Amino acid sequence: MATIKDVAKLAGVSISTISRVLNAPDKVSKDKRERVLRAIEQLKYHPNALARGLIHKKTKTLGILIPDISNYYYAEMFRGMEDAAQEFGHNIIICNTDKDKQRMISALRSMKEKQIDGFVFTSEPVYPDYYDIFNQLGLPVVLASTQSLEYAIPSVKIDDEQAGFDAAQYLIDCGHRRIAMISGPHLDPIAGMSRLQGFMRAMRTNELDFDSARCVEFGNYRYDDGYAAMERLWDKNPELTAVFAASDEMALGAIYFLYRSGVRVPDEVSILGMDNTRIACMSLPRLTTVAQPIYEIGYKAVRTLQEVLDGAGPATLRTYLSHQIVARDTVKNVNGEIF
Amino acid sequence: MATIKDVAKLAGVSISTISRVLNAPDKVSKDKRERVLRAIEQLKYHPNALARGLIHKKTKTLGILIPDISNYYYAEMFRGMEDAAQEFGHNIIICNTDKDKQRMISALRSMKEKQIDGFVFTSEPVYPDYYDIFNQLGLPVVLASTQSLEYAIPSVKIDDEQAGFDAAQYLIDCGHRRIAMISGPHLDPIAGMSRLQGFMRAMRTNELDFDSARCVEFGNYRYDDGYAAMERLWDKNPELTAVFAASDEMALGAIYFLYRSGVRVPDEVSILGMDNTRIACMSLPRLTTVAQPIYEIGYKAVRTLQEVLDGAGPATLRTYLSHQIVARDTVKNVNGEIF
DNA sequence: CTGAAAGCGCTTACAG
DNA sequence: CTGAAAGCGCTTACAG
Repeated sequence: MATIKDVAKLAGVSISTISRVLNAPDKVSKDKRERVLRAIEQLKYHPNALARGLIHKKTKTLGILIPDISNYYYAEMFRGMEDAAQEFGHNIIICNTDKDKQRMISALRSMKEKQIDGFVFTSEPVYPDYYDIFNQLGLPVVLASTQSLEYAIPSVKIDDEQAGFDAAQYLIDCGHRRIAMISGPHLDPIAGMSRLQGFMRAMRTNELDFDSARCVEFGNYRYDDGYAAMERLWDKNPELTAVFAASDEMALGAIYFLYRSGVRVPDEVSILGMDNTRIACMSLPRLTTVAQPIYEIGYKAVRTLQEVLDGAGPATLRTYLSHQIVARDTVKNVNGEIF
Repeated sequence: MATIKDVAKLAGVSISTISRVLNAPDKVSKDKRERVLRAIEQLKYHPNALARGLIHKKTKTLGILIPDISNYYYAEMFRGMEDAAQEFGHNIIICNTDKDKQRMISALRSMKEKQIDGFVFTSEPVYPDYYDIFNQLGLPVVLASTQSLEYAIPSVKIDDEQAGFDAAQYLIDCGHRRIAMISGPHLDPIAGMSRLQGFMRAMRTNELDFDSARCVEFGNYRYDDGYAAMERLWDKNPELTAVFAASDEMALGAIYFLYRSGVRVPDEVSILGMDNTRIACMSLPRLTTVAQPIYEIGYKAVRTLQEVLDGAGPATLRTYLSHQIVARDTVKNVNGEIF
């Protein structure tokens, strides 16, 4: 492959001049500039970004840590990240962590060695030992779809507690009283416990009875988890009329359990999902769900990282994008009905 | 950040020695090795992969060009790629192209400058001008979910023509005679025309009447395309009993159109999808579909690229992984029924 | 406007 | 076993 020296030789100038036509063309006489451009074209010369990065200590490369890109939620969020990156001339190195600490550490080490300018960390809480690792790296970091109340790390997400509240309130407004929730895991303070807390706050605010032992089951956001959780829920509480699931996949799993049990959705039981991934409108009946601006979370997270890299610092430390309920066909309004 | 010089100073040795403990530890005396290791630890030293890459002319970084990662099919394929990469110590730079030539060119240029070792190109045919671009880059390339018969580029995919054939044969074996297809676009020779040709071959082989004007509609693999195509199909051909859609999403779109039209699936019309993305078993009724080993295609494509990089050359130029039909709930066996 | 030289952070013969 | 030196492909003052 041609290097700057080859171009210099062919064009009959010094390598400094080549560098100049690439970085500050108007500082070079028209005559030489054209000769150089021709030589570049002729040799198919591509400047070596490693050499450049070594000098500038910038690579225009960002790291992204994501639990699992084959998960629809992350796939869509990642698209937002990539678009933001591309728009501002950055490339992305991505790594799936499966929420595995070792995998994360080794990815981060290797990204660090490749001199990424900064990275986005997704969906997991920032545990103290994670914070230590981030610190030792000395790289700018932004959190997407997670946040830290303890540490001053910029983050972009929705208000999960409020989303849980709004979900319950929506079902209540639709006339439901015996409501259950399929929550995310206990160990997930962000999308798990916050939503459940918001949900319970709404029940309290509306002075509705809510026995969490009978009305809450847990799952890890996947379809099978939703199926199994609905099974347990139905087993101990067959008189409920509405269920809020903390992910669309779990909602669909719950629907499938009910379908197999001969329970009609939404006629007998209403199901409210969460996320509004594209499956929500591709399944049947089409899923009513609490929509997150997933793409925007990814986009905004990378934009925030870029603001930090520009030295301006992020406009706001903790950004909350707004959620909204998208009414489709799985929640029935039972106001006025007689039980 | 600490450099090799800082470590050398702290450990009281030359930078050569630092380099040796990192790359050939047994060539260094135990005494010095330990001192160096301690200094590395103390300074949180991370070697700079740019400098190393400059010398080795290898970066252990691979490029991936994909139309759209938020598409379920590619998300799953990409997961396979990333796993293969990680297993063999490679990192991945990914770029969404939206099948846009300019976007592809600029991504490739930037990946080339960052000295990727090779790249995987996905899903689009290798047009002659693409081939020229690949050639000028001088980088190893492997095709995933596409292939080239004109050029000797390694590729990994299923046999799409045969998949189309098997799809039709399956419906025929289930007793269907008046069968239609929702195909991919005319402009897509790989997943579009090949599957249609295989489909038509099966109809011919079985001596079934097949008027392509009445029995084929086209769409771009998305849900809405499937809905619209089914609408056109139903409009001109309401006596059909089975439809093969060239993607799961189009199949689901078709089902939704039929549902809205009061046509029962599979009792009145059977639907056969293609891909077996995870939505196939998350929708209701659960979709019968021609399964592609999507993850494996991605995994194998990167493995093949790594074989090329190892200098061995790919074991086989054109790899075909096998598809299989997964029977679920949207295709009805009508053998023995009276029409 | 232009070129020679130093330097970015490493690796790798080469001598000892 | 160890270190000094050259070199990977660039950029950037510095002189002219």
